[in-house]
Amino acid sequence: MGAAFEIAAVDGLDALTIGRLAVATSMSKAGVFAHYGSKEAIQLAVIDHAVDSFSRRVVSPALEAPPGLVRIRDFLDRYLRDISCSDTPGGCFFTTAQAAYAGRPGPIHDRLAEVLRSLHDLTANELRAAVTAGEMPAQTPVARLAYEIVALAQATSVEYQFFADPTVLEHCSDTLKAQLPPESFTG
Amino acid sequence: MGAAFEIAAVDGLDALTIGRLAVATSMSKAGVFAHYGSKEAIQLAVIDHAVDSFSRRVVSPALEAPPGLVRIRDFLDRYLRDISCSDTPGGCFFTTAQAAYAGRPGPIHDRLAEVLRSLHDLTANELRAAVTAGEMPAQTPVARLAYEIVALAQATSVEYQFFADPTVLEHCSDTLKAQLPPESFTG
DNA sequence: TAGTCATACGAACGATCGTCTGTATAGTAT
DNA sequence: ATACTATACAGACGATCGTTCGTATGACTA
Repeated sequence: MGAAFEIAAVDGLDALTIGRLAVATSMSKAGVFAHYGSKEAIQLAVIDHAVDSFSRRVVSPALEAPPGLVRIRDFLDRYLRDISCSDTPGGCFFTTAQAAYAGRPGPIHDRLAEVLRSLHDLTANELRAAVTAGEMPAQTPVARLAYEIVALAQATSVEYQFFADPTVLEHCSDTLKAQLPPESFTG
Repeated sequence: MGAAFEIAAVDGLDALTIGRLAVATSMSKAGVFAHYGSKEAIQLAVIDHAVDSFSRRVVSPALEAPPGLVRIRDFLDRYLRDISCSDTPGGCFFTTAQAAYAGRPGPIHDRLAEVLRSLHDLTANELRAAVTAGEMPAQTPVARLAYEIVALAQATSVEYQFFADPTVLEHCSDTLKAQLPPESFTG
């Protein structure tokens, strides 16, 4: 499964071929196919694997921080560290997949939509908690700010993978500092 | 050529197959192939077509506005209108292609890098003009702000195509208003 | 020991991929 | 009228695609 994820992360979900996966796992095509029943099932399984991995590496650790600004800061720190980590090839898996399946309806699009929606919700909820806790002004446009933060983080993943330039990580981090109350954001 | 661009814009540069293109143009595979000599040449030609089209629809009109804030405002207005236009299927072509070729070196990556770099430069140069003209504070972090604006615009293209939700266009527009001096940005 | 079941295999299927060869047609220049 | 060039064609090539079929192996159960 890890092999399938690596192929999909680097070359895209479409490049995840049963033949390639068979070679990568030293199995026969028929053997790989029998495990899942269809190519689409493999792709969906890869998405689930990506969700588990992302939860374990980024979300769950951040949920140990107290709600509100501290948690969202911790979450973004981990996200930026994760997409630039050498053993996370291809950057943010969901961002790449989202772009690839933006105009293609179907089960894969639907599953990705769930994941990405929950990512937005997570961010918005934490911002809301920050507002209720008085960490941010009451008139904070939570939905818009959550959108802005997620958009910037996702774009940074693509930009960093494409240009291999760590400057974009600093730009992203600096911008987040400017958008969130700076005194509580460590970058 | 327009047919090739439409296929690539909706389903991605990889889905642009000589066979599909032959069917779309009612030509033979060999006839299509003879025009370009290789599949990669077709893909590169599609990128050039996209550059021309984008220049004609977005960049050139914006360049008629006076330099600085007015021009960058006009440019972003046109960009957002363009990616949400019904006869621009697939959203921003370069953003989709960038995500697809983020981890794949080669001529296509190089060509895309040129285009995207010039997009960043265009934005940064206009911000610099705004600063020199006194429209923005002298200590404006031009490079970072340019990065933020382009990242937000690109992410909005993907997000809008994926969720088909016009709310993201408003979020993007509102955020841009907040980032650029509001009194001179009409959204 | 015999039977059942999941697992993985080799081999092949029709389809499509990018590419190449050879040919027919149409237009232009001599 | 003849020669040349550009264009498009049909057809085939080896490779790979997703999928299916039949089979062999091993572990567990009766």
